[in-house]
Amino acid sequence: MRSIRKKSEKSKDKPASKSAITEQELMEAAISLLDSRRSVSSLSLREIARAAGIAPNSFYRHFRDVDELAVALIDQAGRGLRGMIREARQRLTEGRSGVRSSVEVFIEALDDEQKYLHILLREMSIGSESFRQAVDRELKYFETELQDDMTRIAEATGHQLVEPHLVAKAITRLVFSLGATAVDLEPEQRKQLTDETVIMVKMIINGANIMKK
Amino acid sequence: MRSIRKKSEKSKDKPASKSAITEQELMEAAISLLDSRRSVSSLSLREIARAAGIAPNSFYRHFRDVDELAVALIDQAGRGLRGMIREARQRLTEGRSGVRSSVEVFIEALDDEQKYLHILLREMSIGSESFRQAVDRELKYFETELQDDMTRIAEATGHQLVEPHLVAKAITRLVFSLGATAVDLEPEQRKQLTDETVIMVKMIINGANIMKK
DNA sequence: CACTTGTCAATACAATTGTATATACGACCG
DNA sequence: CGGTCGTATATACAATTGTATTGACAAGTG
Repeated sequence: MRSIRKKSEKSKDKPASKSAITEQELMEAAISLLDSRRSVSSLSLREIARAAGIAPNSFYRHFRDVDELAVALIDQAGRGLRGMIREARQRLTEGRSGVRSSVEVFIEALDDEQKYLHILLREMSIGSESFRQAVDRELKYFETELQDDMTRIAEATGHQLVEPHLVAKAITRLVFSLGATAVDLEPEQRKQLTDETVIMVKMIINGANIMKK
Repeated sequence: MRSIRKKSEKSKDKPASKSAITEQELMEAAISLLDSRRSVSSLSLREIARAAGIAPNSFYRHFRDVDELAVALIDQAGRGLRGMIREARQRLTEGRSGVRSSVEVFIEALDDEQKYLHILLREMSIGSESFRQAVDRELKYFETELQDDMTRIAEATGHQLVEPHLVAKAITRLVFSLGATAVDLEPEQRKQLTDETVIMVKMIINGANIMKK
């Protein structure tokens, strides 16, 4: 009982019988149903099962309900998006501002086929308690990574960061909020919003630095 | 045809027949169904009609569909919330920081019975195109009022504001985002988040001021 | 007065939902 | 081999949904 989502109970990780749909495939089926107006929580169990090509009831073999699937999706999206940004930061071109590059990567993630950012943005303020907890958890991860990054840079350049966790929090919130707005903008307006965002982020950083005393 | 939501077509504003449910009453019925987990867009037409005590079909006499009701609600919520904040700003106690007072009023609006802030926060990233447009419109109003306010203060104190519209935008986004998080926090954590928010807002303001050159 | 118009209710229907129950098939263990 | 277990399907049901149709009643207009 309740062996759901444990990957496999005691056999050697290859117990699959019959055609064996994976949780990952179910999640991808759900993603395929998302467009800019639909959120994961608005999907019905039957819709997802249909998209995955399984009988409605088979869904229960993998997730207790759609909410559980959604939380798994949020986790995956958060992980994926952080990966994208981490990767982008590593190949920072010397000339460019780190702030600008990061913001651009973030906004460009809106067009990514895997819809990581979409998922996070759409579920931010919706649905069951566990939803927002899941999203908040992801935001925390973002904040932490951003803080670490900034601390590292500050050490390298000899600066001293003030209240780094608040700086990270403010930037994270700001960028996510503006990302949500950028979703349904024309490319040209998106570019402008990106420019504005860069300035706003710099305001935060600069402001923090003069508040040290 | 399509005379929906025009209050009354040509009669002298008192044409009501039978018991005559108003749009406002319908909207209030919808609000009464909202709790911290349900958003307007998740309500069904029948639910709302039931809460309002009318037959399902009578709904159509007032709104084309639930979405239209939701947009009307968003507008009302935006107007109401701005009113609350405007009013609070006018009775600013001398001793206190304007930033702190404003943030506190905002957070306290979470507990207001009329649920203005709840409505805006929940519908921010949900639903039909027209939804997000409606919310974005309200955010714009907030930004504008905030900018005017800051400009006024700046003139009074002889300061010079840099990129005031970006400052207002950043603050608005930040505060709304953190408000959404504060919704389901304990009072004590809420207080801490309020303190943090005040600092972050000051970061933005201070940062803007040193970027003038 | 008759007539139109705005507002509502009643009934009805097809669609879709989540899930209960029962059953079939393959893999694995003894 | 036979039994159990994990996975899938099929059928079924009650609930709920949005809305089409029809008609009742009141107010306002001629």
